[in-house]
Amino acid sequence: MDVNSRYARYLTDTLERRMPRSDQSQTAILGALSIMPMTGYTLREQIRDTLGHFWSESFGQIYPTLAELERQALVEREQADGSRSTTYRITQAGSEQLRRLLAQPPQEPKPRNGLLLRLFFGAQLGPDKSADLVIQARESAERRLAELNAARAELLEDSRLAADAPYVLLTISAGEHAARATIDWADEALGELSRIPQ
Amino acid sequence: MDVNSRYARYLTDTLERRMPRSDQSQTAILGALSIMPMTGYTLREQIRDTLGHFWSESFGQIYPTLAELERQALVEREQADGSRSTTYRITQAGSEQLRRLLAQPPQEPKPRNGLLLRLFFGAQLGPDKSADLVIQARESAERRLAELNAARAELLEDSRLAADAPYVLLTISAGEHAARATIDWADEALGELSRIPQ
DNA sequence: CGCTACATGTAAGGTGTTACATGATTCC
DNA sequence: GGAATCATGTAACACCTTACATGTAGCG
Repeated sequence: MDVNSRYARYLTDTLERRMPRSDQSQTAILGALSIMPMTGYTLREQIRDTLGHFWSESFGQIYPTLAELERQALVEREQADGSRSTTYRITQAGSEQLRRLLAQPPQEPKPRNGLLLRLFFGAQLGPDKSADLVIQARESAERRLAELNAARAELLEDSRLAADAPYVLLTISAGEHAARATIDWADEALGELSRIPQ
Repeated sequence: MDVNSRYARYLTDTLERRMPRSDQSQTAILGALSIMPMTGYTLREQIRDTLGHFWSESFGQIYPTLAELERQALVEREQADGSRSTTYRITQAGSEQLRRLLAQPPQEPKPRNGLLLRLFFGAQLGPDKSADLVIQARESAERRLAELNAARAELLEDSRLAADAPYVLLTISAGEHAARATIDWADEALGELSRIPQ
């Protein structure tokens, strides 16, 4: 093996491996910045508060991803007026990359539904404790329904999101359908469980 | 001291929020072994085929977890009759541990719904491509509905699962409710998207 | 002055998958 | 004898969270 191929291997092994931020974090961050420029801190708050029902990002994802996006010139720093915080803005290339990423088929994580796992083995747990699990899921769905209702009201007041509102409403509606399905299922399930002896 | 009080606040903010160690893989494996003894290979097949709609485990999880469970005497090897494969059986202590694990509140993974992430920023993508995403989700839900139907029929024929059937049916029903909710939502969403100009 | 919110980042660790390596058994 | 399936395991890697460290800004 000659020196050059050794060096090439070194590059791919160490340098390029260092920034393997996932496409989906890039999508979320570029998407948020397509609505308005933000700092990393605000980015996390916005993602938590507006995408929170179906998405999450932590600081440990956001800052390295922002650095990588900046390196690729997909975002840039806004001129700071003596401010110490760094506000990022999406670039033209970033907008194009965002549209490319959005068009890619969604990659869902491997399913891991702790409630259904427990219920599947409910015979080991007994009907009463199984029912407790279902009741908790129902309550959680009720809370989500209320939160989604509040989110809808808030959305319709926020003029910055006017262009996005029709699409955002679709995501809120998806959450509501899912929550109502959980509630209906829970009511049926509780009926079934009450019929299991002991 | 102010430094200390700040640190104390930091500790209470973070430590109280800390979650118990997951080990949901242990739950799935002990649960499967509570139905019948199996090899690691079969374990993975069974989990894929019967819990597949809401759970997944890979070999890279199963074998190390089995070794750990054996170390804790929660499972044991069945006497091999000249066979080279290792069949594991749950022990008494394992059954008790399983019931403890099942009673713990389910820990759901952080939400990461790629479809809704894309739809939220659908204004960047346009109504047509957004509709494509919704159509794919709808088709996927239709397929899931058919699979769940088949799973129900199979369940009712399998006498080994008789004791578990009522609980397993609850998990199948949960999948059906969720799938139908997706289909209903998709139809509504497609109507909305068709009304967005450009 | 002290509290809360704003802000940036990294190190360590947890959790899981994928790709590989290896071989036995079964069936045609 | 070759293919498919059964079987076991590990190393590398991908991804993400949590804990930690360290401030500044604004406000009552």
